[in-house]
Amino acid sequence: MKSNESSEDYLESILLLSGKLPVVRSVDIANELGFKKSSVSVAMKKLRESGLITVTDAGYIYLTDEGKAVAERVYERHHVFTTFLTSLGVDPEVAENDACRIEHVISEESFQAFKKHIEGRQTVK
Amino acid sequence: MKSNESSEDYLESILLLSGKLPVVRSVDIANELGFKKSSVSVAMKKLRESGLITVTDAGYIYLTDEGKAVAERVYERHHVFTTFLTSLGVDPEVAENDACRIEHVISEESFQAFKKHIEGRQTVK
DNA sequence: AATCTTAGTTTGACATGACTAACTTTTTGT
DNA sequence: ACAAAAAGTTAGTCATGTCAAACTAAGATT
Repeated sequence: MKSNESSEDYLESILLLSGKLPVVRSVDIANELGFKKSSVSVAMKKLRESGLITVTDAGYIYLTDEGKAVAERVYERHHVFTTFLTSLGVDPEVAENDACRIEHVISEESFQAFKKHIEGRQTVK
Repeated sequence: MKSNESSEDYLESILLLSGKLPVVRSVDIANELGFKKSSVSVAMKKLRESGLITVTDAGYIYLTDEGKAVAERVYERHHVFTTFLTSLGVDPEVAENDACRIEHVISEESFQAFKKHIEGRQTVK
């Protein structure tokens, strides 16, 4: 279940893309994240070795149950922070970016407290 | 005015320590941040070369105006996030830690929006 | 005087995570 | 069928930021 910051980004990206595309390949991830193919290739090798993804002979990438759990955990954070920041009037692109950085560094405890705070708030404005 | 994540931590630490100690030395920073003397030594060299600190012959470290500006900017973020998280019931130590990570990655725009949100909230609970 | 402690430095190593360049393999268009 | 484009890999480089080890230089202790 252990994974690094960059791994988390890759897993999240795979989760996202699997909702948008019929299959996910390395090159799709590279386009999505703005990295070079080679960087993605190396990262996928590590994720494979860590048992967080599987890759078919055709190069199609799938999350394992474990990988999916990590991806969903990160994605929830991402979503919560993006929503919150934009609700405060932050530019969506900036909010996206900040959420993507915060999602990796906040503790479970703070995140849960934060989520509860937002839920209690209902609508802003 | 440009500075890296670790530089920001060092500068913030210097600001903090100058409020607590008569003078700030490398070893004080090492103790505060839990790093080795060698790491601090290397970091101070960079900060000196970047014009963010000055170091006397006796080894006393002072922020330049530019360094102070960075330190105060970071410290404000730190304070705001720590206060906010603890107000949500997060354990102070955890809040400290999270604040220390978030302070480096959030944009000016989001921070200002966030600050305004908190101010509007007055007291929690 | 000899030793111990404290402070600071340099050097070389390592981990992370991106990059370029060169290469192979596969797919596609004419 | 054959050249071009697209996809993937490997190897080497770079920046950041930590570490341990070995060193110098002052002061304090005995």
